[in-house]
Amino acid sequence: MSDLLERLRGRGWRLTSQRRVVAEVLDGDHVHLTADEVHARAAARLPEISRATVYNTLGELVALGEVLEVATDGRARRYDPNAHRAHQHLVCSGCGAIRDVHPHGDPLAALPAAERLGFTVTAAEVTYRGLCPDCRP
Amino acid sequence: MSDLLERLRGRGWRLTSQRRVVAEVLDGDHVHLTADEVHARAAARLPEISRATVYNTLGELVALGEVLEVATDGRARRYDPNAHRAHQHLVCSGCGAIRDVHPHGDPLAALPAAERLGFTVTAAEVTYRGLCPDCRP
DNA sequence: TGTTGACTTGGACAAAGTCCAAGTTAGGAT
DNA sequence: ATCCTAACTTGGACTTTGTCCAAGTCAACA
Repeated sequence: MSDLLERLRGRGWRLTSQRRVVAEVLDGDHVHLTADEVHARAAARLPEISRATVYNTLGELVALGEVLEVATDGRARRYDPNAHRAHQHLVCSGCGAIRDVHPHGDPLAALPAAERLGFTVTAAEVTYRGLCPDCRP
Repeated sequence: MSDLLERLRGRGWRLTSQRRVVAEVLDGDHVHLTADEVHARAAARLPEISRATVYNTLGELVALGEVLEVATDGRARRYDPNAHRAHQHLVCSGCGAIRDVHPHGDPLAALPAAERLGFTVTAAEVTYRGLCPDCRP
């Protein structure tokens, strides 16, 4: 994630302690935190960080293409730092756990031209749903 | 949609004017209204209907499997009455328009067992994104 | 080590959804 | 027909999630 910070500095970002902490919190695999969760974890390291700054920073990271916004449930948006490797999400209907998965083939290919209704289609997001081993009856 | 009301009555639903109006508002193809939109349209016919009742009724319809909840953006949930024919969604990144589409093949088939991480996977929701003819530059 | 524009802050506000006590009513029982 | 009652609806308070802004702070360049 430190290479991320360098990349952003190269793009003219001012490297503040707040942004550094937010980037650090988002490091790792299978990370899909809500903005409030990011704020809580960031505040553990930098107590005076404000919610507004977390929202601002997440929005900027998304706009720069460094973080993905995922809407797996109609509730809070979640932020996924794994923006540079194509993947989809597998969500447990019991506990809400979210894992990154890699289906084979390009999901876009399944949509025939006749079904595209004149749209220029550029992306496909897939959410697989089921029960994780811990939630299975 | 009147057959829906009959089906629900058979399941022990009390058929109130509020529920009737909500079901009527949700009739049609490519309908993906938010709860507030449903409330506004229902209130046009039945002015005293409350937001709480709309939320209750939508929740019940979803629990009964008669309506789908879709989360295509991180904002309000949308309600899709087309629950009995498998389909996916195509969303315009410009204006937010949502259309029902029918990719070929079963999206579930693209996820190999090794990628299922021990989950029992039962569904796949696909959101295609792009620009509709009106929003294309 | 000063300066300055970019960044951060806290709080007010807005949007989306939940919950509850009190009032109303659909539909079976009489 | 009309009564009864559990089921349903209501309005409002409350929570969660997200946005906006004026005032204060600070990173990075000179």
